Amino acid sequence: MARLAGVSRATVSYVLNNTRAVRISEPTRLRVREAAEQLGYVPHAAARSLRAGHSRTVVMPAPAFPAGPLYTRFLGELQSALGRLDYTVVQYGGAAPYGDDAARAWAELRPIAVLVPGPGLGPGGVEVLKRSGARAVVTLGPEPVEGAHALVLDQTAVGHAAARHLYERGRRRVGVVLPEEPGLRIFSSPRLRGARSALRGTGATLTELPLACAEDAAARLAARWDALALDAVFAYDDAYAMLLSRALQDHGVTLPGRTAVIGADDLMLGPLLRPRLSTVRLELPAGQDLAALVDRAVRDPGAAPERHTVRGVTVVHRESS
Amino acid sequence: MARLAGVSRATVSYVLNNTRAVRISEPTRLRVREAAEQLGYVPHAAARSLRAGHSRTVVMPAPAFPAGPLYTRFLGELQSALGRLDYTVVQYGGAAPYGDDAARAWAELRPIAVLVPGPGLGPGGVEVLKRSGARAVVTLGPEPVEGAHALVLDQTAVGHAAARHLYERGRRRVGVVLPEEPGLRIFSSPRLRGARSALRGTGATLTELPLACAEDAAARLAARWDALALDAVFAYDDAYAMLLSRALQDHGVTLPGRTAVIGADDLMLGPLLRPRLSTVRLELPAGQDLAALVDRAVRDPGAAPERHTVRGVTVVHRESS
DNA sequence: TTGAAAGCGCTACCAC
DNA sequence: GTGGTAGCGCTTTCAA
Repeated sequence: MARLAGVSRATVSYVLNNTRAVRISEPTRLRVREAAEQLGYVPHAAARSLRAGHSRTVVMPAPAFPAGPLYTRFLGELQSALGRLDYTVVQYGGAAPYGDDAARAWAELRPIAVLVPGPGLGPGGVEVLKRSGARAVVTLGPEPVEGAHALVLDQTAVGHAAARHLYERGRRRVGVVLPEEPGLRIFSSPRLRGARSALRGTGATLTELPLACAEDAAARLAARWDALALDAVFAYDDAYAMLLSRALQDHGVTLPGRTAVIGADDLMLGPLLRPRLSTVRLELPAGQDLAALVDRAVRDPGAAPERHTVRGVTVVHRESS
Repeated sequence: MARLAGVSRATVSYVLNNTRAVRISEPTRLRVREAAEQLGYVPHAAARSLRAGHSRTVVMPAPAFPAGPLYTRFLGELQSALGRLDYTVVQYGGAAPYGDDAARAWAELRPIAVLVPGPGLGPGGVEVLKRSGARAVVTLGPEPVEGAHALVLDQTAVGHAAARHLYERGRRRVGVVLPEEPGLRIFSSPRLRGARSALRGTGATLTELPLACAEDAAARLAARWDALALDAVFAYDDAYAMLLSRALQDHGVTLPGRTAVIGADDLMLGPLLRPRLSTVRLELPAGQDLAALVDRAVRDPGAAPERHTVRGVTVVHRESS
């Protein structure tokens, strides 16, 4: 490459990086650019970051479960915002199981920042990452982690708003769906806690309703509906709400007449159901905001971990409640 | 690290990589392991691949749009299969726009293989990647790309099966929904072509129905339904099918009595609709199979590009058709 | 059985 | 303005 342009490797580096401290003549620049084009030259990221002592790579684990469209959009925004701040965002996929092993795997890439949604990172993992040179570790989920910045998505607020809404609509016997999928526990149990706290001291009752994400499970639950005598149900999220609504309607339960239903996360399908599904939406921050947090943390790695709690919720009242 | 264990850096490398060509005494191994543990030592992937001249990183672009659960599961399978084959899978997210610029950005990571779903990679991009040392470039989508291996998902087969199914059920005036989202064109236009070819020469008519993914757009389309006088509609996919079904039912059109509806991609919501939604599912290969293709291509980079076409489809006949 | 040293591709410092 | 060169962390060959 340097040979083809008839200059030294250093000059090539100067030209391609537009190094301003050094002034290169226009003809030389041109020759270098042409040679690069012709050879299809692409710089070697590994060599560059080895030399620089750091990369501008932000690592996130690739989501393991199909995420909702809301979250997907948030992720997309976040990535392009980080891109605009000149970070390279990389989702680490593959066999790496969650836990401190995963942290070690991420650390091998020497990322400048690590962004972990959900659980799956303990204080040990944070320590490993920081020692490997990560200047910012940000968790994103229901629980903060020792030593890391956190965007805490307060799922109790979702449960609280849902239960409160049902109570205000005059309902007194409230069921709360608990998905049996173990991966959802981290979300469902704070939602349950929130619902419980909203009803505490009101005289209304709360009934836990474990439910697998399958039609027959929903049908079995619906079959017990008379015995349960619930006049309202918070269905964990809109998908479960749809599942359960369907089963209840097939079972002859009128919605919202006999039982009010409310979901969460404002999925696209809510307004398409009949009755249109009421839902609770947690106000995710804009991707830009989280990107800005990351950038701030990178610039000032010494600062105390920021902890932002998102507990703003919107109840979208449609017809089912 | 080497200092703490009182050995040379070479010895450390031997121990941590279990290099079999060299025999290290047990006490030394132990000392090294302990020091590594204590320091939280994590190898430096960039340095390693710089030295080795190649990495075992497989790069894919991060999906820009919310993907269906079917595809998400496929992706997850693929990633863990590649992980088991000892590749590191990395989804490249961020500002990198599609096109040859994206290929250059990926090439900076010097991946051993690149996997690109959808369009967004031209022959030029393939060339860049190969020159940068990628031993396998695999595209995954409706169209193969010059010079790259391809898993061709033949979307025409989906449209063909849907239209044929409707025809066999006695329908003669078939509408085909075309999403207005530009990102879906690569899927919708071959689906349309397939439907057209299934009806060619049968005397049945085909009507194109452009539709935005919004309730009011669907309502407007439903309002024209009498004039259109269609007795069947292939709704592009299950989500659009749900949207349109809802609008038609609100408009008093009985399903499937007056109009049969069929979707595609067998989304989870299909069986929850009333009538239960018929759908067409493209038989994606198992993630393992694609992982195996990648591995084969990496081991034998000289081989001619493989081109596998997936055109196996299943019509899931429920109640809406 | 262990250590010394070269060199992967790149950038930054210094000499010309 | 441009070129020489050291050195980032690692693996591997060769010598001790």
